[in-house]
Parts: sequence; structure tokens; C-alpha cells
Amino acid sequence: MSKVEDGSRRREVRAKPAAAAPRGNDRRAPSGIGIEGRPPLDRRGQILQIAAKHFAEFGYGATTIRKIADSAQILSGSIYHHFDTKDEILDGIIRDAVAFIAADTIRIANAACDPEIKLVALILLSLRELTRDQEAHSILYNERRFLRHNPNFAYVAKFKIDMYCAWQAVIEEGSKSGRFKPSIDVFLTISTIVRMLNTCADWFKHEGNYELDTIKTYSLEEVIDFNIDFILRAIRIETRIGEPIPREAAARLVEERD
Amino acid sequence: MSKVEDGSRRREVRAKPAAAAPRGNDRRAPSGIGIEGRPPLDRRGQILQIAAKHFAEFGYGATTIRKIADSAQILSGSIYHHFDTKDEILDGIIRDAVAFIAADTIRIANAACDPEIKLVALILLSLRELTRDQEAHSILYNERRFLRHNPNFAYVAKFKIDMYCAWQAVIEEGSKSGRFKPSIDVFLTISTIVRMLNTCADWFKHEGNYELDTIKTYSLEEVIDFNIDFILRAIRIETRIGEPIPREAAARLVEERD
DNA sequence: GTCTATAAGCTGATAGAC
DNA sequence: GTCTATCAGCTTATAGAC
Repeated sequence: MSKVEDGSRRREVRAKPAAAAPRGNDRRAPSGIGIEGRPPLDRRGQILQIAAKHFAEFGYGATTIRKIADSAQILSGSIYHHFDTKDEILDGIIRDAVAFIAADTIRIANAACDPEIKLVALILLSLRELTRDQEAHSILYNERRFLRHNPNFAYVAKFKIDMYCAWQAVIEEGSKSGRFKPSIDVFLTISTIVRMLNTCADWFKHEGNYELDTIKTYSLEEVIDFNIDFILRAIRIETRIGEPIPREAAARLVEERD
Repeated sequence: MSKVEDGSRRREVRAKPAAAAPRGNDRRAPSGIGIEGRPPLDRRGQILQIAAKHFAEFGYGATTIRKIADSAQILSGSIYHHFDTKDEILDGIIRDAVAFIAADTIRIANAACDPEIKLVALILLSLRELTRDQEAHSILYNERRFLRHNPNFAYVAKFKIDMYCAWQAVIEEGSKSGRFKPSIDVFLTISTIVRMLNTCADWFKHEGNYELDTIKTYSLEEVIDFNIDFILRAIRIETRIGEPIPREAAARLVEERD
């Protein structure tokens, strides 16, 4: 059983180098899909936003160009004026999203401050970013196998390795300086936390208060606090379990980019 | 954008009530797909096993009957001798898997013993079962939105609610009896743990030691121990953080079914 | 920038021979 | 139980009018 042999998925992505979309300059709307009531989107951006919703909801393979076109009130053929292939649409959704969170993750890991502040800042940054640009990150997570096997998206793996190294540096620093458990398994800890944050953001945006009629609804800040508490308890050294959580210092570190 | 309007997905499932497959009697191979070198599968079971692999790898919507047939070295039309619809194949993969883990989860929650032993047993059971019948559970998790919106699979939501209630009883019992933090948010705790275990099993079976060249490889027992430790630290009351983990009592409780 | 029209191939599913 | 042969509709993608 050879993996991903669907010919249509192997074409060159990025045939149109940049298009006329407002990408790159605005640090807070980097995915080219325009998020949170920002300046009006051009047609390309609108299509990307609609495609992102479909890919996130039904999966990339199960979403057709026609369904995207229908939602965008356009004919399917007209999509190909804006994008050369289906892969290029996916690329337009995820490229800046993964580059942006990777850059900020590395910035925080390299900061000159207490590793525990950095860890809390990484959790904070991750949950804010994963929920802010949720569709893109949901796709990056849920389509990880397809992205990994498709050479067009090799850059995703590269960014993920960069992010892993940043997390690793923070965990190891905290472990050596006596903040975290010395016996910590760095790989299992990081992969567990990263999966936890990814699926948490997905749950919060997609199905919060829906799955089981929780009665209660949760704010993002509540969910962030829960995750910080859960993770810190799991990895702090025993003697520091009760210490106050450096929530504000972490928030300041996250917001330094602005 | 109305959800799931693909006509082919709305047909009646279970037109063939039981078929001749060896289901239900053998408690350890309940999914009808035959797992871990068990008695030879009939043709239906072989097809289910192959379909499960494809659904888990590429997604249900992106997997075609023809690809399943190709892998099973059969013509696509012949699949319909064994199953009436594509949905029925999916049903054959997941029905017993979810029923089995739900039944065992409830059994453990109802046991008359320390809630911490029950919690550890639930983690142990979950990771063993999610990795033993991995494809089925991967599909149950990753296709959760499709399964939720499709009336043919309403039973999945029912089993999941039963499981949630079992977890809830254990967490609340432990919280009230002074084993766990009294301030615990039951819903966030359970949903976090369940997502953690689901994605952990998926990682372990699918991409362990592959993602980032970890050097180290992990055994299932190591991964289970890591998760038990991580979760217990997060939810135990401060004064009990250092207590020994009732790993053996939990293992005995899990294995009582045999 | 969107349309009409269409290509070439794939989709889930069916009927009936062997 | 698998095959051959087929259906009607959908798939990604293209060419050229407006």
C-alpha cells in the first residue's frame, strides 16, 4: 500500500509567487486569510478563508473545489484564476500560519529570562495563536500525515522541527536550573504538551459546550489558565509545586512582539 | 453551508444484521477486524481490516471503495457483496470497538476500590485498548465531526457520553475523598485527559520515533507510565504528590475482565 | 475576474454472468 | 464470492468568450 499516490496532489505549489494579497507586512494577520475584523479581504483572501473552513471541517481530501466555489458564490472554474491547484489553496492557508507561530516560539525560547516564565509564555502564545488562526492550525495538525508525505509541504516539517528545538531548549534549561523535575523525559513531555494544546484549541473553537452540554461555558482565558496549571503541576520539581504562576511576566513576554 | 449533505452518506446502515463474522463472543477481538495474530479472518474481516487502515491513514471521506478493493485484491463491485454501503464498512470497523471500551470503562468506574486506583486503571485500559485496536479508535477520534452529524452513527455519541459519565464519577469520587484536588474542573480535566490519551495512542502507533528522530524508541509500558505520572501529578492533592503510584492494583483491576 | 463549456478520469453503487 | 460491464454523477483542471 503506497502512500499518497493521488497524482493531482503532486503538482508544483507556489507557481504564483506572491499574487496581490496583503501578506507578510501585517504581523497579526499573517495567513493571508484575514482574521478578526481586519481590513476587507480581496477575493483571493475570501476564497482562502472559505477553503480553510471546509478543509478544517471535512478534511482536505474530502473537500472539493466545487464546494469551496459554491460557498464563495463563484463557479468552480473561476477558482483557477486565483490558484493553479488545490494544493496551492492549502499552501495559501497554512504557510504563513506555521511560519508565524514558529518565529514567535523561537523568539520566546531565546528570551533572557526564567525558563518557567518562558514555558508559561509558550503555552499562552500557543493557545492564543492556535485559537486566533484556528482553521489553519487545525489543518496543520489534522492533515499532518498528508503534509508529511507531500514534498510540496516539506517546509511544514522544517518549521515543526524548529519549534520542537525551541521547546526543548526551554524544558532542558528549566530542568537543569532546578525549576522542573530533573528526571523529565524531554521528548515525551513536549510531544504530550504540544498535542494537548493543539487538540485543546480545536475543541475550544469547534465544539466547546457542545459535546456533552457542559452547562458551563468557558472563556479562552479560563482554558489557558487550566492548561498552564495542569502542565506546571506535571513538570515542576516537587518543592516548587505550590509556587505562584508567573502568568503576568509570561503575558508580557508574549506581547513584546507588538 | 449545510453540513454533510453528501447523499451517499445518509443511507441505512446495518441492513445485514449480523453476517457470518465472528463478532461479540470473543471479548478480545471485538471489532470484527481480527487483531494481533488471532484465528484467520474471513473475507469480510479482511476487508474491514484493510478499510480501517485506509480510513485511519487518509480519512473516511478521502478513501475510496476502489482503493480498499485494490488493497484487498478484489474488484470494487465485489465489495458490495459483503457490505451494502461505504457507511456500513465504517460501522463494521468502529461499532464493537467503541462498545467494548465503553463497557470496560464503566466496569472500572463502578468497581469498589480507591478512586485513584480506578483513575490509573482507566488510563491503563485506555492506552492498551486504543493501541491494541488502534485504527478503529483513530477513526473514532479523527472522524468525530462526521460521526456526530451522521444519524447512522448516533450510537457513537451515546457510548461516548457513557464513558464521560464513568470518568466523571471517578474524578468526583477522588476529589471528594481527598485524593485529588478539591478545586478540580471536572469537565476540562476529563476532556483534556481523554484527548491526551487518544492522541498519544495515535502517535505511538503511527509515528513513534519517526517525527523527529528521537534516537530513543519507547515501549508501550514506558509511554503508559509517563502518562500516569503526568496526569496524577496534575490532579492529585498537593499533600499526596509524592505518594507511590498504585500501578499494580490498577493493572489487576484492568485485567479482572479476563 | 467571472462566465460557459468541456475534458478525462474517478466516485459510490447496481445487474447479472460464472 | 468474484467477475464483467455499466450508470449517473462528481472530480480536478483547462480553453476561451465576455
